[in-house]
Amino acid sequence: MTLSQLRTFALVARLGSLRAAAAALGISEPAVSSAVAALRAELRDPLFTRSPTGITLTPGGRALAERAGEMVGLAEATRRDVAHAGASESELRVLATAAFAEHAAGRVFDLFGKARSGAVDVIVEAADDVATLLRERAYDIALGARPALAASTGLELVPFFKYQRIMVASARHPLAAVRGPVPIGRLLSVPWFAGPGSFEPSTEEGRWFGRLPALPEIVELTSETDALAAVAGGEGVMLALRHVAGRRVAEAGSGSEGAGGADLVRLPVADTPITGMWWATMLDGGRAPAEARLLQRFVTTAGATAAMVSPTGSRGLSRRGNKFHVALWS
Amino acid sequence: MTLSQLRTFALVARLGSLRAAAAALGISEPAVSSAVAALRAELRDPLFTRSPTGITLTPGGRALAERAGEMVGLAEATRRDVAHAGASESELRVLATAAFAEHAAGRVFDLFGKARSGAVDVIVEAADDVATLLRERAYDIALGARPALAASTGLELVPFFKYQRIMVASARHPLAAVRGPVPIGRLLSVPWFAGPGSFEPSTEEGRWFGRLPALPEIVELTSETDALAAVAGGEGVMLALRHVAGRRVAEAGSGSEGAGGADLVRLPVADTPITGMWWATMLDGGRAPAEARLLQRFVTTAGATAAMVSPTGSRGLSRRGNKFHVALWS
DNA sequence: CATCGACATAAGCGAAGGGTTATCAGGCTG
DNA sequence: CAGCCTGATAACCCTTCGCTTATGTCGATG
Repeated sequence: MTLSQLRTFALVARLGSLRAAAAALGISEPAVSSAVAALRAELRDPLFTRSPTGITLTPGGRALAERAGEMVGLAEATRRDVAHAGASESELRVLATAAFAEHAAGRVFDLFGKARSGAVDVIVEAADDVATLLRERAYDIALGARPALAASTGLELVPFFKYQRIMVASARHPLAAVRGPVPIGRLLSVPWFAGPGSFEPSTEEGRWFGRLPALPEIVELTSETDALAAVAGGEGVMLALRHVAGRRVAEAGSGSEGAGGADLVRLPVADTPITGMWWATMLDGGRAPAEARLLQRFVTTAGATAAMVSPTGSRGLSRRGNKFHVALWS
Repeated sequence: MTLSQLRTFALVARLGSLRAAAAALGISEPAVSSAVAALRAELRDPLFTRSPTGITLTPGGRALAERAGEMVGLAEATRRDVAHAGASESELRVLATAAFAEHAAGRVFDLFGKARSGAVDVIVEAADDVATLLRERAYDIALGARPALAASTGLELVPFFKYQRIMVASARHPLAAVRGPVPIGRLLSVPWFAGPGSFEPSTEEGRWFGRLPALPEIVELTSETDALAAVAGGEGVMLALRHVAGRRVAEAGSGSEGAGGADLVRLPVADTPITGMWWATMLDGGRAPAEARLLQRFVTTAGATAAMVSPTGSRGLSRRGNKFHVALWS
């Protein structure tokens, strides 16, 4: 039982195919097959059987697949631990949902870096299957939407920020003139602007979206800021964060359109505002690194909350492709 | 970084010596040295340095030592998981302090086996350094004295039984005739009988013992039952479990000696009865096997408590050397 | 029936892993 | 200073790992 064999098997189990695993690893298919054969012989378990639809794991194979990823992750965490032991700075790998990364990450991590004595490197990435990534220690902590309850055994979840989303449109948009609640039918007939990953079913707005009677046309831009700008140009509607859009928004149908320089209006839509929560999630029971625990405590402080709602821009957050890299200093 | 290398390094770190580790593994010393050298090269860390008194770990070495045992244990737990996956019975490795093993284990596990649908194999052993053994998954659950608080991160502790210890002597013993509290000086001048490991500092009675002004002569027999028999023979005193000795005990100095067939008396000693607690300890956060969690819940039930105080003898508990092997069926 | 897609097996090869014995290098200790 | 204990190195061996290419087997599909 080698770490390399376990890594290979974990990939096979995840992809459900030897060929696919071989392709992903950039090696030939017999290499994968022989790694699996070695595990089979050592554990005296076929691990999986060929079936019409790919492969199906035996009970033993399922047990091994669960553990394999964990062991490989532990090995890599150990490498990092040894490398950083004794050094004052450490690296913290943070997983964040898109909205948190865009609107809060910069200021929060800037403040976190100032509060810490040692330097902290924070890498923010977007990804799915948060629970698995945490369990396999690919990341130390996740900030944003709550992972599915079923997947959260072994994880510690702490809520740290309550947000609301409201439907907004340009003050000049036809829908802004509607008196009273906006009919869902009319709302669904105009394009909806959004940032990346806005309607993930793990979020409250995602579940709200799933309950709609029909799907509108979604225009997904690269950020919610861009989406809000497009909406301000009169091109459609958007489900915006209330504390972000708030300063530019007047209530529609209240006779105060255009007052105070507001260029956006809130559309009164049924079941809005949508209230959601951001959670800090990490391994439980002393398995999370100390820095992750510090960050988890930090985001629940009043100072961090104030930073998240503050209107001033991000600092120290540079965006590269689909990743945000935050270099913090103290 | 191989599991074998990690196993070797963990042993070196624990024993503080390459030679000792080599002897323990039954291999030559250069074999150990080269395993360590491989880790050194791969992790780019000296891991330890030679010092006048054996070796001293570097920060990186300390980090590795912590993880190494965990990884090896996880690997072996995985082997067991795969072997038992799909089978209805599973094996549960239980660590127990001597007093629990002698007075409660048999009946508790007997009852636990009956309550379970599948068969359960339980192996009870005595050992020290409970926290490490649990963390490295050498055992699934520990029943008895509470591990030191400092060592309990990552562990889940649940109290399940409150016991008391009282000082007893034969009704014919000279100390039984003393009126009022027994002077500590006189108590210390007679032999104290005890079972194995009776004064472990992790137990409440151990701490009480540590606070005594001087040490009495301790006669450690192979079981508390034997010790109690010796005391009944008039040979000395003993700190006995109240619910075990209770039926044979009259209160000394109360004028009721010999009443009701009691052949033992309780000596009124300062700070007695000593009240202690048995704890069920296991890995926290979903890392403990399901069977361990079931047992942890089971021991806190009223039925389990009733079995522990019941006067009827053990069942299904066969003692072999220093180990108890309990084969349970349903 | 022929073919194709996907896993298994065989043969072979270089590189580590894991072990040995023999020898060297330092720091205590008598 | 001589010995001694302990770890590091060297030289060597054999096994296993991890990879390749070539070929076999089996079921689904046209």
